[in-house]
Amino acid sequence: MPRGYQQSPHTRLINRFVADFKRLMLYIRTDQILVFLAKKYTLKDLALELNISISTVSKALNNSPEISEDTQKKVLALAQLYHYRPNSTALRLRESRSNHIGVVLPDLVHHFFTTVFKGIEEYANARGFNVSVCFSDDNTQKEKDAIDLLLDSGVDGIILSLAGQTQQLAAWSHLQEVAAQGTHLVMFDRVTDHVPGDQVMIDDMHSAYKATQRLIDLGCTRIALLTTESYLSVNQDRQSGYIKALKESNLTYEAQRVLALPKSEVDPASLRTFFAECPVDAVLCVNELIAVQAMHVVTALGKRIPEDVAFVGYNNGMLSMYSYPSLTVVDQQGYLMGEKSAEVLIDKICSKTPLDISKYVIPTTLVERNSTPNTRK
Amino acid sequence: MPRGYQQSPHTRLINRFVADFKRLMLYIRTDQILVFLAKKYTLKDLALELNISISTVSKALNNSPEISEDTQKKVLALAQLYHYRPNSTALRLRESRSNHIGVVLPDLVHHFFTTVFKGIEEYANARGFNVSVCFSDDNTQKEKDAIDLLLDSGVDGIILSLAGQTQQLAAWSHLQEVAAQGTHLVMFDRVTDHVPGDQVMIDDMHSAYKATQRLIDLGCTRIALLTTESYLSVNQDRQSGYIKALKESNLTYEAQRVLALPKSEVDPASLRTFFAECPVDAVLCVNELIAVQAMHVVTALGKRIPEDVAFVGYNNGMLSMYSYPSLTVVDQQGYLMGEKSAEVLIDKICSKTPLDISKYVIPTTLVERNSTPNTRK
DNA sequence: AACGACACCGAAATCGTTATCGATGCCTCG
DNA sequence: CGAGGCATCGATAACGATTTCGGTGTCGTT
Repeated sequence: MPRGYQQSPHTRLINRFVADFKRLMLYIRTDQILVFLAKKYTLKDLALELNISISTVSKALNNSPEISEDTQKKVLALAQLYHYRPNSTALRLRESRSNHIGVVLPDLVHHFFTTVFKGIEEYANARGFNVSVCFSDDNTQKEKDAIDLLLDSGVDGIILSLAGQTQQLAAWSHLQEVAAQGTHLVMFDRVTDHVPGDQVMIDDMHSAYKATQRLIDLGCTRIALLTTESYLSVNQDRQSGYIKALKESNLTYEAQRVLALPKSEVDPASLRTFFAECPVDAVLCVNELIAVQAMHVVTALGKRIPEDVAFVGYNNGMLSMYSYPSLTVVDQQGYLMGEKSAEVLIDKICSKTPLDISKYVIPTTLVERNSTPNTRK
Repeated sequence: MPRGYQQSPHTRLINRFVADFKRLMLYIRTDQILVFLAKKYTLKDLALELNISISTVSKALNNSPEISEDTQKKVLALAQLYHYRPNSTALRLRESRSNHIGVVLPDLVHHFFTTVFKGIEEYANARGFNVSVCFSDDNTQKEKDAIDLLLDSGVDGIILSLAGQTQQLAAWSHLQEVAAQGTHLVMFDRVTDHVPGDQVMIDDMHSAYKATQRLIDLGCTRIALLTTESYLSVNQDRQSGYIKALKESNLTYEAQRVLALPKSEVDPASLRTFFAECPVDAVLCVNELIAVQAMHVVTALGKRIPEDVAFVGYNNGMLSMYSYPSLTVVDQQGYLMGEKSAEVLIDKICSKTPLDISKYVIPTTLVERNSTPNTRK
C-alpha cells in the first residue's frame, strides 16, 4: 500500500468503521431516511470514507493544483453525493470576517424604510453579504438591545437610522459602543455627529424648500405645514426649508399654520379644528400618512383638491400612489439610500486601510401627481 | 512567586511585552485613539495582560466557582475596561448552533409580508435569535440564491413563503436541499406538501367563503371576484371558497364575473371594461392593492361605494385603512402568523428529539369598514 | 510526619476549515 | 548508483472559546 505510511492502515480502517457505525446507529435510532441523510458532513467524514487525509480533501475541493486529478474526482463525487457544504462558522473563525451586516430600523410600516431596506438587502446580497434586521420601534432601549444582539452575533458592520427617542434624549453611549467594538457604523436619514460613523441622507432642508417653492410658483400663498413633534432632526430641517422658501418670496411665516402632531397617531379631530380655523390653500406634510388623512379631512370640509387646497407629502409609497387624489410627494429615493449605505459599509469592511468618515447626500425629486394643480392658478 | 510553575515566568513576561508592543505599533500606525481602542480583545489578550491562563480568564468570566474572588474581580475589571465581548463565531463553532434563522419573502411591498416579518423578528429576538432576510421577488432563481446564501451563512432554520414562480413551475429541488442540509424549514401562507417542512397558514377557502357569505347576507347577489393569474395556490383556494358560498345560497357562479389580473401590474383599462360590461353589486378582491384601484374605477364610473357596489379585500394594511372609503378586509393576522412560524421553527431547533412535521391554521377575521354597508340593503 | 481534602489554576482537546511545511516515493539525469 | 526534482499527499498550527482533567500547594487531621 503506497499511502498510509504516516498513520497505520489499521488505524484508518478502524476509524472508518467507527464512522460508519455511528451513522448506522443514528439511522436506526431515528428510523428516518431523511434524518439519516441530513447529517452534516464535514471534511473529516469525507476523509475517513475515502481513506485520505483532511488536508487532501480540503485541497481537492478548493481546486488546489497539488492534488491528482484522480483523487479530486473521487472527492468531488463523494462531496456531491453527500451534499457537502463547508461549515461557514469555521470559515468565519479563520477569516475573522462574517460577511454579515446588521440593520436597525425604527419600524417597517413606513414605506420609506421598507424601500431603504430593499436597497440594502439587494446590494449586500449581490456582494455575498447576509443581512440581519432588528427594529427599534423608535425606542432607545430596544435600539440598544438590537445593537447588542447584532454585536453579539458578530456582524461586520451596522446600518442604522436613529430611533426618535434616541435623538430626543441624546443618548449615544450604546452607539459609541459599536465603534469601540471595531464594528463599522453607517447611519442613514436620521443621523448624528455625536457618534463616529458615516452618514447617508437627503438634504431635508433643501427638499422642503424646493417643495414649498413649487407651491408658491403654483400661486399658493397660505401654505400650512403638518409635521410631527420636534425631536426628529429631519423634520426640524424640513421646517427650516419651509420657512426659508416663504421668507424668500416675501410671504409671512405664521406659526399658526404649522401643526405638530404627536408621532404615535394622527388624531382626526385635531386636523379638523386646524383646517376649520386656519384657511389655507396648500399643505406640506412631512410624510404620506399625515397627508392622506389630512386630505380626507379637507375633502370632508367640502374643499376640492387640488383646486382649493394643494397637497405635497414626503415618501413615494403606496399610499401616495393609490390615494384619491394621488399625492404629489418628495421622493426620498429610499432604494438609492439603502444601496449607498450598504456600499459605504461594505467598502469599509473590505478595505484594509481605515477610510475617513464621510457624508453622502442623496438627491430628492418631486413627483407631481393629482394633489397639486399642473398650472398656476 | 506562587504561580507560574507550569510556564516559566520569563516566557510570560516576554509574551506580555510582545502583546503590549503590538498594540503600541497599531496605535502609532493608525494614529487614532479610536482604532486603538477598537482592537478586538480575546481571552488570550486578557490572559497575557493579567499574566494568567486563558482557561482561568474564561472561567472567571463565566462565574465558575473554582476561581478565587480576587482573580475574578481582576478579570472582570479588565474585561470591562476593554469592552470585551466573546467572539460569537468561536462559540458557534463549539456549540454547532448559530442562534440565527433566515427568512425568505416574495417581497416587502405587500403589507402582509411586512407584518409577518415583524412577528417573526420580535419573537425570534425575544428568544435571542438573529434574523436574516432575503427576497425572492417571486422568482425561483432568486429564491434558490437566497436559500443558498442562507445555508452558506449557517442558519439553524429557514422560514419561507413560496415564490409565485416556484409554485407555478413546481420546482422543489432547491427547497429539498434545505432538508438535506439538516436545516429546519417552516413555510407560511404559500406552502406545499412537496417539501418536508412545517406549514403555517390561514384557511383561504374558508375565509373567502365567509367573506362571500357576508356579502350575500348583506343582500348582494351579483358578486364579482378580482384575483390574480392562477398559479398562486392561495388565490385558487379563495376562488373555491367564493364559488362554494355562491352555490350554497343558490346563486349562479358566472365565470364572466371573475377577472384574473396578471400579477405584475394592475391595468386600469381592463378594470374599466370589466366593470362597464359586467354589472355587479359587490366585489371580492384577493388583495388590497387590487381593491383600492378597483374602487377608484368604480367611483369614476359614477357608482357609489358601498351603496351601489360593496367591496371586500384581503390584507389589513395601510391602503385599506386610509383608502376612501376605507376598505372592509379579511385580516390574515400576519403578525400572529409570523410569531407562530418563528415559534415552530425555534422549538424545532432547540429540541433534541426530532419533532413531527405539522400544519397550523391561523384564524382570520373580517374587519368591516366603510366599503360595505352596515345593514342589509 | 504522612496523608487526604480542598482551593485554585493550567494544559490540552474540541469544534471545522485552511495554509504552511514537510515528507514520501518515483523518475530522471549525471 | 546517488542526487535531485516532481507529483502527491499528510501532519500540524491557527482562528477563539469552553470544558475536562490533571496538577500544585496549603491546611487540617491522625
